[in-house]
Amino acid sequence: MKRDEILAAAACVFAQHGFRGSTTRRIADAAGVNEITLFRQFGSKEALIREAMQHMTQSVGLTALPKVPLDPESELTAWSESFMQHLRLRSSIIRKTMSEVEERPELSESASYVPRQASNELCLYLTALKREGNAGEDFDPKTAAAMLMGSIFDDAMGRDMMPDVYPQPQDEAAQMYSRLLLQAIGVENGSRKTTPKNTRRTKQLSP
Amino acid sequence: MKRDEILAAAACVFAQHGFRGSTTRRIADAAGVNEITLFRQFGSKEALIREAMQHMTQSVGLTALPKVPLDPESELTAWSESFMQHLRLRSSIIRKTMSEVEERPELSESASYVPRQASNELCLYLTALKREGNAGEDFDPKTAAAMLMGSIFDDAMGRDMMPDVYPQPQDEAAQMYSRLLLQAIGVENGSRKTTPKNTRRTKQLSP
DNA sequence: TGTGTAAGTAAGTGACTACTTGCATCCCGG
DNA sequence: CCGGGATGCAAGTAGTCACTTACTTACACA
Repeated sequence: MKRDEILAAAACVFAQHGFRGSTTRRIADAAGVNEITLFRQFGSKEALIREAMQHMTQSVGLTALPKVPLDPESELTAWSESFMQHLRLRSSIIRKTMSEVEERPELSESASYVPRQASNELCLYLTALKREGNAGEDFDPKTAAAMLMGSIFDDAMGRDMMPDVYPQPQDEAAQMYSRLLLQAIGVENGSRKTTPKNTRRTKQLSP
Repeated sequence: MKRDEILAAAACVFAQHGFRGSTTRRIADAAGVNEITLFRQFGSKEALIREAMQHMTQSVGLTALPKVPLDPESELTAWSESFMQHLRLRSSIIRKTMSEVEERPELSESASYVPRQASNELCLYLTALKREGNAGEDFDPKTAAAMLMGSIFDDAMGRDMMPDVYPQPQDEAAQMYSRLLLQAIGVENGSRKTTPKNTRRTKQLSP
């Protein structure tokens, strides 16, 4: 059975041309399969594409972040780099999916699965950082997580089109974002569970 | 002449359905105009959509950032809010454009015009902040700018689909991102051109 | 009053779309 | 050797697509 080859081909064509541009002819050609086979196996183009998307997201494994932070800078940098690489490798299909979700809400679930998981993981880590006294106490983990993920996401989506507005060199960007975020939440460098001796922090809320 | 109404309708239809979904019939209906008129005025569907995109970006006016920073937090927050509102109002068309650029590179110029300008503006402001001694001296303005813009962009694009992974409430998000960024680059609160007495900063680069 | 320009109507072109039907072929387990 | 499920081939359906041709109407301005 050529199901998996067809699903892979469908995902590939979708990444290049979006839903409307993914003609059954194109998918069949890409899979090296007769067009009829698509309909016999999946019933309709819509069902095929939906299944291809689900099949995609299932096989994704994200780098884990430790439950208890030891070396925030290197841990966070490693995570950011792997997350960014994941996004860059799939930037085409992500762009297409984001643009199609409005017209085809059934894609929404598979589309939001990975970022949701990543956001959760990162939030937990930042919360642990706060709890263990490595970070300041006056920041919101969710906001900080959204900020780092947003930076990485934007870089992964936009650098191709406007390379000059993003930090150089590209392969240090994830590290730079991670460092800046740690600065923002008041994490000292190389701190490995030192007693909570935060540097003097400027108050975050005006009195 | 109904040129402008046609261009507006084309942009609207494009925002909803993308290039392939923007049939000449749909655009004509949306503009309250005969289909033939499109071809007589613009020659082809492609030319029409291209012109509609250019026409859109021309009329955009972004909030300016002061040449010399007086109240970083409120200035940056105001700018972030206006930038975010701009993106949110156009999120559909931005998503569609980002996904079409790969197949139709001619859209790239009008697509990148606004973010380029915003990035420039923000970079200049952050550099001024650094020069005037309001901020730390060991951060890269371009990275910091990319980070704030990325956070805002991601929020504007993704909150509809996953409201729970972004900071609440929505209308304070821009402020929260701005504050976090100022923290990251070592700006004191309410500082209005104090003499450069930076708080003790953790070193950003390992020796 | 005449002329030019923008717009509309009607009809149709060929190409492409998703999807179907009918029939032949292959290969694999019993 | 036989039967059945997966696959391929040929042909075709009804619909939509961008775009064209030929002719008509409305209106502004000289």
